[in-house]
Amino acid sequence: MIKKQLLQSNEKVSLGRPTLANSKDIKTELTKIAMELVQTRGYNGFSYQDLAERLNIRKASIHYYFPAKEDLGAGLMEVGLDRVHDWHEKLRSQKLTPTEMMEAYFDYYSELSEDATKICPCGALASEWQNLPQKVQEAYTNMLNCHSEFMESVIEAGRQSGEFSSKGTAQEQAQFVLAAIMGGLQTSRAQGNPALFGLLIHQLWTMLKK
Amino acid sequence: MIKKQLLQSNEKVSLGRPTLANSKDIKTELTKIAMELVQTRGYNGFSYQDLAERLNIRKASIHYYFPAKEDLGAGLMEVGLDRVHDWHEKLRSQKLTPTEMMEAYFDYYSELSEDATKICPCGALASEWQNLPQKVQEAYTNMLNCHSEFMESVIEAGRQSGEFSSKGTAQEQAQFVLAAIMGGLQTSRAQGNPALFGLLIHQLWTMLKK
DNA sequence: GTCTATAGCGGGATAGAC
DNA sequence: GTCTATCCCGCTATAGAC
Repeated sequence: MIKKQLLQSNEKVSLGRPTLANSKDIKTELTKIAMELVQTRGYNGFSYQDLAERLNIRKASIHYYFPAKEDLGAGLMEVGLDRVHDWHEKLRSQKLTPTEMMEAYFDYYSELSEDATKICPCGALASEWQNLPQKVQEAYTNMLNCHSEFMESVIEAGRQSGEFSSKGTAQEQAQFVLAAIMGGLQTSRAQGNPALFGLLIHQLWTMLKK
Repeated sequence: MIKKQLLQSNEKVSLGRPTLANSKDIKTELTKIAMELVQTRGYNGFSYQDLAERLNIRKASIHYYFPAKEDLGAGLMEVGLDRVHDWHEKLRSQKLTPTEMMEAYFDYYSELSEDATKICPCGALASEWQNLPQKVQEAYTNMLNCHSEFMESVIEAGRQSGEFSSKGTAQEQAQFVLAAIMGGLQTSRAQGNPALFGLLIHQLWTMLKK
């Protein structure tokens, strides 16, 4: 305990106050770090204490922003949903072809896979799903559905443009692509071999492309 | 607390002793229930107390069989590996065709998906992977590798027999099939729709079959 | 808005009687 | 081999000073 206190005071910047006391948005910072922790350790795998240490504040202060941990969890999923939603809007506004949109998806997750410590937010909560507070479950499902719907629309568009193969329904393929990405991030992390995710993406293309 | 104690005494059978005191193998029973709990709640989502209540014994007694929780976790993965290994042996000894072996795999996981509370043991530990004690990680990886190797051999055989398509390498396809199954169980549980897993299997066949 | 202090619980684990 | 009793820890959460 003494050790920790020393460590903290060493880490402080020259001002006597925590680095982030001046930040406009500690809540944003909390969200960011919490998301990282969720992706590396899962929902039950991190505590307010972990967050407090990373931000150099006391854990009681976090309750000011997120009264209960389920508020934080649901908040994370809502931020995730917004981000996914905005991303989809951006891809659409760029008038990308279905192939390019799919590439954007694959690129994003390939990059994630290279950090062999993280998985995607959906996968991160998946195995604990049954334990999650209801608020978190609901927000989680919303985010997952958002991915599903977008993916299905991209695949549908790719079929109409003749870029994608029409084997199986678009819904089937969408379900499939998302499950493979989610599972692939998990298996490649556990096998300590990010390259395995690359193989998986390659195979996904083989399936999708005409 | 008083409530719980009353409940426990009500649940006891007519003998003054716990139901399972006569069982030849409480360790087996513990393993079985723990596996269920892992598949529904994840490794950090259940406690010795949960096990104790299910078996109507005290939690201290569990430490006799599994001194620390990591022994239990690693034990579960080892049992899982043995089971998987025996299953593979059985499939091989039956001289099944690659298609039939793949069917056996898909049938097993389809059945699992119908119980909308459980996922597969691999998926259950995947999101908590970074928090798992080293012993558990190692046993987990062994089990995962066992699946990979078998799946790759089945796919390879199916190519040679002309049953399966040769798009991509066998390793790629194997990685892919397993990731899709793992992820698919998770997404269909979270979306509360076991039928989605059926769609995914259908799509897997579409991809594999010539 | 951040802190100290603390409540209250439940977790894993151990000692020692039986 | 199972129990009671207990320890110690870390967690979420709250109260109240500043």
